[in-house]
Amino acid sequence: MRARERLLGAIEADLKVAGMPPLAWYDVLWELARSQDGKLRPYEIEERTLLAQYNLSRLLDRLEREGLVRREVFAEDGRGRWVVMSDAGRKLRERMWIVYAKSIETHIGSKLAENEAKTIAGLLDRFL
Amino acid sequence: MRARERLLGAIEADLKVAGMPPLAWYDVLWELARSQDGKLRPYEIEERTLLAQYNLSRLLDRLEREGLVRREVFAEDGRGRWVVMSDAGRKLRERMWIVYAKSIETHIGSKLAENEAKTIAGLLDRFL
DNA sequence: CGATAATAGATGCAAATGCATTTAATAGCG
DNA sequence: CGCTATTAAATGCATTTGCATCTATTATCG
Repeated sequence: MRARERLLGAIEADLKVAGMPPLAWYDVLWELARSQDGKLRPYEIEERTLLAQYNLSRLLDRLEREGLVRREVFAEDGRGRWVVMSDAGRKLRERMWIVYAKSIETHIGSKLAENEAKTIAGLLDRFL
Repeated sequence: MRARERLLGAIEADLKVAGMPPLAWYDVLWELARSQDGKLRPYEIEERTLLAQYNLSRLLDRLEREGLVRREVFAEDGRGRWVVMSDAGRKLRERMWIVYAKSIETHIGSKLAENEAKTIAGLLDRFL
């Protein structure tokens, strides 16, 4: 818990210094970027990011307001929506990644050997 | 990050079901309980819990409002305060611990062997 | 088919958080 | 000593979160 606190704090701070939005934005943009067509249903993003439904709904409001995604109708089910990534969204994710990757390397990569990282990942995987 | 998300969510949920306040309350009460005289300066709690200064200040407002702690003058430095644990605070921490301990065992203890837990702790310690 | 239940997502309101700044007091230095 | 810088803690205001509920739509089952 403490390690996560420290790491997340350090990484968010790096993003902020670089004038970037919070990590949660990245998480959503990343899930969209690596999805088939750059679009997902809100509940899919929810599952993948572990964001609460109401928090995601409002996060999407913010992303939409910034022109990073847009919500489109999902024809097969009138209750659903598509969340579609825009070009601006793709661009921002790439710019964020440059900062984020460096931050990961600084705060994590440089402190763990490959096999140690694998050990942690293997053990923590039991909780997922 | 995900493991922490899941675990914390599960533990907070257990506390809530048992009618207990959030884990942050426990953290503060625990630091007080294990301190010398059941009292600490706000900045000491801040260091130990990693809570932000302004968040702690307001958390203490809530704890004080519930009669779990009280703020007293710190004679040696007029800027400082003592945060003193009350009997109700001690009692609550104990009751929380019953739920919390069970929750830890259920969600963590039962999934890791002693040596595995030590391995994780040893590796994550690099980030502190 | 029609009524009831379930699901996807949005939203009003209260509480918590983040940020910048304030207040009050002590420390440090010429 | 007096002035400026620093520190401890609190606070006003904007943003975000949590909770409960709502709306709209689809699924289920007699």
